[in-house]
Amino acid sequence: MRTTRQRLLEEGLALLLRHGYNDLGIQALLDATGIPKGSFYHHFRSKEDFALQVVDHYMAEVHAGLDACLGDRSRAPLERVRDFFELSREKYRREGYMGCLLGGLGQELSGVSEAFRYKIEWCFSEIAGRIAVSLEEARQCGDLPAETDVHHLAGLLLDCWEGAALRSRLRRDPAPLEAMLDFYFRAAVS
Amino acid sequence: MRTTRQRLLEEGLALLLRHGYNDLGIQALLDATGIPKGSFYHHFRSKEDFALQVVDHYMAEVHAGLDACLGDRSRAPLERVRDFFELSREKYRREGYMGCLLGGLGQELSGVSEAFRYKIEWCFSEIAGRIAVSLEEARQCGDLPAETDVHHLAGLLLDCWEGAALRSRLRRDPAPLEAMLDFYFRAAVS
DNA sequence: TCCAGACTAGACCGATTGGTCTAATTCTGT
DNA sequence: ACAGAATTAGACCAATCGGTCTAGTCTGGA
Repeated sequence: MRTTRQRLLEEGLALLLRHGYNDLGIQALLDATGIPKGSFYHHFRSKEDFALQVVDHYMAEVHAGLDACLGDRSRAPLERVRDFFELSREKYRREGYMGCLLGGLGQELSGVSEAFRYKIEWCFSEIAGRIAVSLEEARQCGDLPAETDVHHLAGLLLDCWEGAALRSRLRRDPAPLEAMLDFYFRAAVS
Repeated sequence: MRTTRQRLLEEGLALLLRHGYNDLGIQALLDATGIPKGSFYHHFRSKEDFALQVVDHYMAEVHAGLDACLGDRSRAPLERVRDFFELSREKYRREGYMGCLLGGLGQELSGVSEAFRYKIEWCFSEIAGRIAVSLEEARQCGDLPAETDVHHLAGLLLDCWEGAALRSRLRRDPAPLEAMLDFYFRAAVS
């Protein structure tokens, strides 16, 4: 059974992705779900608490994608990493090229909310950490130069990806994402 | 003489950079400047009109930076391009690593406002266009491979920069910006 | 059967929002 | 000096904001 809480998180994810935090009113979320206000404040302490939990919900999806792609032993380590971003690009497309929730909320809120700033930075470093594991595998295989700093390279990939995701959102177009991946993987191996 | 209009645009730039659009109330801007509401609505049709003009104000600064860096004939074309981004990094530092206004407003508003989406995409393409000119010079010099697509490469640089700027904002740290530039310029020439 | 706790339901609250309006004041050209 | 335009000044407005409160409903265990 899809609980009230889950429905709020799911619809909240979609609405936060499009509207951002401050442009999303509680009432709009309630109207979209048909859930009354009392239920919302039963399940969540505040709007901020809610949005932070939506980020957790989003991160669960990200980790599922990482599990699926990075765990595929039939493909070379670098291919697995690229697979994850191709998967993300497909997800963005399905959502109308709204980009990444972490990038959106990070940009909007990191200037005024330390809670969100730390949270989202932590999410990024967690994703980068998992990518670094695959990059290290690639290094061991000789697919990356032996002197490669894989954590550095993973952070770089994520940062550039977020920039390309913003451009993709502005243009409603996947081209910047694809271009960035081509450039990165050509450059990283040499 | 620094006019009321100019003071609103200048203070508005600083406040929008930190707070974003929706978290910035007109009243907060008026309190910060000591300017009454009547003056604001005399000079600007609406909050949206104001923010769009702040973007213009910001772009004037960007163009001034581009003029200063890209016009320096004493340096190689690729060095001039890098100079511009180093200059931007210094500006970000002075502002407390709040990143780029275009990235911030682009992320926050491109999901809900076509006006901002088109405006900011246009700003990006304009900056990329100017960078492409210097890249083309570099290509002519042989500093870039002859087959380089300079417009493609300029867009890529800007996109990755914006991503690094977000990370820099999250971490209050210039390292992601520097790392991205090192990676890019090493990769682009080969 | 009945009770306790989880949950739903929505009226209601003070504060704040973007925006309007009119009166007062300052500036500018003659 | 004076007229008229530009600008300042801030009270005021309806709408919306996030959040509270209480009453009612549902559900599982004793």
